[in-house]
Amino acid sequence: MVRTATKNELLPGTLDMLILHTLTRGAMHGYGIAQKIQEISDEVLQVEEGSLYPALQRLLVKGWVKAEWGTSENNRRARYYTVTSAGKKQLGTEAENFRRMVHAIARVMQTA
Amino acid sequence: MVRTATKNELLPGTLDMLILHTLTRGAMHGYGIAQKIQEISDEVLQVEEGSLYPALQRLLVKGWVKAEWGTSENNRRARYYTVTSAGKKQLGTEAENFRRMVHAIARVMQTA
DNA sequence: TTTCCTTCATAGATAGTCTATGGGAGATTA
DNA sequence: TAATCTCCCATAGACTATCTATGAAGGAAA
Repeated sequence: MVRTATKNELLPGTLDMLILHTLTRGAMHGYGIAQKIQEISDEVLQVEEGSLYPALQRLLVKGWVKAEWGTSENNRRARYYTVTSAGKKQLGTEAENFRRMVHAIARVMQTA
Repeated sequence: MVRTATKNELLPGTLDMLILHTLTRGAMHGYGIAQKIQEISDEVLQVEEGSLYPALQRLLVKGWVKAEWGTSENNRRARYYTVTSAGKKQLGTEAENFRRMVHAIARVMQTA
């Protein structure tokens, strides 16, 4: 298949952090997480399902979130995710590292 | 080969921008670019050679930089890179997009 | 004359995102 | 009541960018 230009809807490497942070508001299902991120970011960040579900799998495997099946507000079957305490710790580390990076990049970009 | 944890030395997707910006200071060789970025970022950003040279190849192919051989301050053969005007335009676009993204991520991360 | 540093470069592995696709099931509308 | 819509899950395959590892060549330094 031929691909044209890739229009990034996310900064690569930040999705796990965004998901973990979003889940600190409380348990949510995958679809809801994506919507929330999109909404709060004023539609700038778009979380595609093909990025979201693999990410949630990673987080499950690493023990940073846990999941259980339930029913959504719309009466549909949905899988609710929660951050574990290991996940909160991880979130702290990632957020801190992200700040460091952005700060460093800003230093490089603002020098004449 | 078994890999342990990957400690990111860069935010993925930002390397081209960093290189282009660094080159706006004037022509530099690859090794020098890496050193400069590392220095200005207070050693936070580390540009590995296996990331740097593929990146420079990309930029050459896209016409955002051009290169010519010369001799370094240390009397060694070196390839000097310069940003083209297309490269400057690209830099503007990428920098703007990066700001947008970081701003959006910040909004998500600071909400309680 | 051996070792170190500079400067180039490539190959292969890996991670993360995107496109594309599929399906089930409740809600809505015709 | 049939068709369609929307919600919600999920996977496969392609692609990009980075990292690890490695090599080579030549000048400098010990």
